[in-house]
Amino acid sequence: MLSDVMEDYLKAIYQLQGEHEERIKTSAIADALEVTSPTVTSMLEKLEERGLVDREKYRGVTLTDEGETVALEVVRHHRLLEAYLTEHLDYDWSEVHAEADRLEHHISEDFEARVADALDEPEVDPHGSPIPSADLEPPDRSAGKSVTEFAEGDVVVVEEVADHDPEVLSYLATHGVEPGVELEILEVAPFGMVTARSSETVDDVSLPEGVAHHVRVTPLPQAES
Amino acid sequence: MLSDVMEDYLKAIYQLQGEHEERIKTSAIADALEVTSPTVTSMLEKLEERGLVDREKYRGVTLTDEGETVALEVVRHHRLLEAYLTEHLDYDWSEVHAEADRLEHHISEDFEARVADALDEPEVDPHGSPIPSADLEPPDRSAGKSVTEFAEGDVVVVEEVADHDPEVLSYLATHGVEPGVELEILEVAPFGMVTARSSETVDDVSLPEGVAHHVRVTPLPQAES
DNA sequence: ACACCGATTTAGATCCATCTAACCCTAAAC
DNA sequence: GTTTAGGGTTAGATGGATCTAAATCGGTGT
Repeated sequence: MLSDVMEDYLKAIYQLQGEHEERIKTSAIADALEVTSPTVTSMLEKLEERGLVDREKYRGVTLTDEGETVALEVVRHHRLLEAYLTEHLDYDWSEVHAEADRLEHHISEDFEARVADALDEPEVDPHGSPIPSADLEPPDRSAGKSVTEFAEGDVVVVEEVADHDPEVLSYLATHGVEPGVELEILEVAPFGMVTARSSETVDDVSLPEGVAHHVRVTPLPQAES
Repeated sequence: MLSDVMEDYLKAIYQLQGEHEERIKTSAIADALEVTSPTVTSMLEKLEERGLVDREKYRGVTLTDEGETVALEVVRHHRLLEAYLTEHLDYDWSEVHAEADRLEHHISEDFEARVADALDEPEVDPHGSPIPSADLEPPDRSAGKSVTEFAEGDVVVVEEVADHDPEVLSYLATHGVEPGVELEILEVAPFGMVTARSSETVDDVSLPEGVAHHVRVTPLPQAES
């Protein structure tokens, strides 16, 4: 059996691998989990012993297939919970992350199955992030690009808002930046700030780079007249 | 902040106080939580330091008001979860206990409130046990008596089935012993076994003392013709 | 090539919850 | 009243997750 903490490390590594590919450094994990690097080093040793990560001293880790499966299970729990909380308990998308983070390690397989059933096997959570399927096959994580990669005049559809800060999410929601909406890019500043107009609201929104980076979009399938 | 484990100790003490009154002995807690007595002793010392229990060395503990409040909060979480799981996620009453035990320490106050709201502030859980109210005032725990205290010919209504074993609960359900049903007492054997006929089923049920003790009932309000 | 800086690992300590073994208290039996 | 059996507590160890301080690695720049 794995501890909650081990699951958190595996989840963190999985998510970092999704962002930057390849080997994940000790310090990146330490930042993500808010612990010190020696703590991470000793945890990585334990995970390595259990065959959940491949480690090269001083050069970072990658998940083994087994480690990835565990991470996917945790992510599935997390995102199913997020979906359930918004659908059935009237949570706002800005609030679900913290609650799901607390519960994800403590639900049974049975609970997972019942929640998935109640939601009719959803494919994405309220932030547009894909929910790993019950068989825990690694999902495609290449859907969408950061909105920062587009240019003035492009029209895009928001696929995913991969931020967890409730304040940021509330802000985005009130300015019409949510999965499914269309965004017309008005400006991409050299320092990464994106200004856009949402199909949902009248006002324009400006997203500082840190935020914009988490807004993943796809080009509008059909050009508009 | 209290650890999950501390909450478990307080809940266990609360429940033991409900059964046998007064001081709770180290060994009773050790049995309930499946740990050794030295472990309990050292935990009780910590709880005493925090003002959650009153301890008299070699003679057991009682909850302080503060400790009782914590216990009631945990019990409220537990029973609300049990009610929610049966009402909204199609769980059977025999299955909810284990799941609620895992989740009870990890839900937020917000989650608790939303669940209570979705259920319209229920007063009892699926086993008929009272759910402490949101203000955490100690509820009356004298409702009902053990079915073992009645005699042949008595007709009673099941108020609560305070057992947690899924096997026992399934057995009871298939034999018509659930909160709300009427039971006609057919025999109370000298060694405590109770035989009764449920208003729900044709067969008679026999309950060995250990089980019967957990079936709490009240005399039928109106005598039948 | 070499030195240096930043990141990583090693070393050693702490706190929590748990255990076993050994000792000791309380209450019941005589 | 003494004795004794059974349960409670003390002592000391373990394993998990964390920390700080100190040593060490590795890539960068000259």
